[in-house]
Amino acid sequence: MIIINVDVMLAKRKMSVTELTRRVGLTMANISLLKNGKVKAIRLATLDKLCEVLACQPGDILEYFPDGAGEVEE
Amino acid sequence: MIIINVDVMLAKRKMSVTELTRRVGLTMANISLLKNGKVKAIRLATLDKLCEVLACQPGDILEYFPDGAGEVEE
DNA sequence: ATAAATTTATTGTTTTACGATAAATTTTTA
DNA sequence: TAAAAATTTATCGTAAAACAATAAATTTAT
Repeated sequence: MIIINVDVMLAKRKMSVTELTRRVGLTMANISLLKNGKVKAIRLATLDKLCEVLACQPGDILEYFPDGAGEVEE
Repeated sequence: MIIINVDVMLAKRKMSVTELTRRVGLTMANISLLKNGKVKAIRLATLDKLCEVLACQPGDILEYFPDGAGEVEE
């Protein structure tokens, strides 16, 4: 499972969704979908912008959790 | 600029493109395009599979280089 | 309460992944 | 070095999904 940590990076940078939107250049609606992990793919051009504006690496934005991680045995 | 390090991870794991293809489930052609950084976007489902099979994180596969990094002044 | 910020929803367009396939090229091996 | 195997590149078609534009709903701040 891949999760998106744009929200975490925004918090670390004390940056608002509005400012991220302005600087990345997508619409607010789409930045919001991205931030909340509601996308199924991402363009490298967009990831590039996010890394630039948030001054971070793709690994700060995308995280992999192996299947079953954090689950309870049954 | 975002670069793709699937080739690096394959080398680290001593894994062939053929085996990666077999285990990830895409066609060889598409794995090759991915491996050689010739895609403009990636589905999270695909990134997930890659991380699973290569036992790594997105950050091992995707890397951001700020514009102008490594260039000579002029 | 109300204004601002954010999220969610809808529709349409464009981009692009991906499959299937085949040909070209490179690498390995006998 | 010739054949075989692996990898890359190319083409075409289809399906998926980003993204824009917009508006409405919801949440948060003032």
